[in-house]
Amino acid sequence: MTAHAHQTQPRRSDATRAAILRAARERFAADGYERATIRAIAADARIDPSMVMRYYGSKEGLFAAAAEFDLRLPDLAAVPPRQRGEALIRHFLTRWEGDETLVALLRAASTNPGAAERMRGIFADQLTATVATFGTDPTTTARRAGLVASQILGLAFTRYIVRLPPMVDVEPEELVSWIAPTLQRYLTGLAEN
Amino acid sequence: MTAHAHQTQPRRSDATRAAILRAARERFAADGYERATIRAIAADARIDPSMVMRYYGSKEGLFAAAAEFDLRLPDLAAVPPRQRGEALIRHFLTRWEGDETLVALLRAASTNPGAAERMRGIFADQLTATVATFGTDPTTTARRAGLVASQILGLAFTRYIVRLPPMVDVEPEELVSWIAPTLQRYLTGLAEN
DNA sequence: GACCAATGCCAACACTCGTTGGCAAACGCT
DNA sequence: AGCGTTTGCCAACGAGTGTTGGCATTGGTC
Repeated sequence: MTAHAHQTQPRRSDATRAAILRAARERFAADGYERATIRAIAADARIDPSMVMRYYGSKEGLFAAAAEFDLRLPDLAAVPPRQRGEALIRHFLTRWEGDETLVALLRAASTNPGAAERMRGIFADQLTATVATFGTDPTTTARRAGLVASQILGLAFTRYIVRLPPMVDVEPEELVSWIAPTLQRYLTGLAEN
Repeated sequence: MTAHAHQTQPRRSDATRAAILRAARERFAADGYERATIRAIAADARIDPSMVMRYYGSKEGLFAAAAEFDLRLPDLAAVPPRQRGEALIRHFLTRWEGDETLVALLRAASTNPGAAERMRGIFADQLTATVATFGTDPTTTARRAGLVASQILGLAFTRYIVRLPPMVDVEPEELVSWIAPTLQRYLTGLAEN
């Protein structure tokens, strides 16, 4: 095996690829997996639908590329233990408002098995790994991560997907003050109650 | 206007209608709104797709009929104030496990505007009405109901839709012990924190 | 300037979808 | 028994889908 550079050289079509990806994220976030058509995405990106196929292989391939996502969880072990809940909800709120990829993934996860699988990966692996660094009883780590995910995803679902009026109108700072204690208890509270 | 009986007399096709509705709920719950095809629903009910149209008018009409749902919230004002969170989560868990209508509604709400609207109605109206009977500051009622909805729907989303392993495996009783305090605080906790 | 790969568009295929209209059989009523 | 209504199925339409192959054009390389 020869030594070869892993960084692919820039292609002339990179701008097109990026435009497709941007349009795809928008459409998937707004309409979900099945209602977001390749034709509509291509129209948004001002190119031909066949280009999407050439560059991403299939609709599933396009979604896989568009739903690439990293939670970028901060190193919570470095945060004072009693402030970890607040740090978590703050991080998620900013992450969510600034990147529609998560909304796309969340919408699609309801109906698309691949999207659900990816969602499981993100929230089980990344979140569990973080919780595991806290030194609580290892047998409860997965459960704690799951509970945190349930509140985080429930917040996102009601605020960005279903758009429940009280959850849409409430100020982020007030959300933090309500939800931080919940996450804090899920992270560090006693297991039996 | 003559006096007429409002109770429609039983029709010969009632069995067929019920079979369609049952199959529809199953399909909508398993596949979501757009992947659940009328043809598949009709096949499950062992009738012709055109019958679905005759009895329910359209796919949207069928979904509206299949997603008819009442939370049947108990009279929480009669429950001791400190046990209302536990009573709530218990009620929702049993309601959810026993009726796939809610799962159908939840799945469809991600991509279908009508389903989202109905979800808003159910969780805003019914839940808010219940919270309003508790005598807390009326200006916080909607927010409290929204927060409760966020945790309840987050639980359902992770357990029944995305199927996060830790949330699927955990025993209902342990879910109650973890989530009851959360709902309790959302219902009766101080507003500013 | 000649070659060749990369980029883009057009037209079409094969399929599935919701939906419709017509026709046959079964039923209920007098 | 005879009639009208109800129930059910069949065949088809029109629209929209993901996907494919071919062809013109552009760009870089020797």
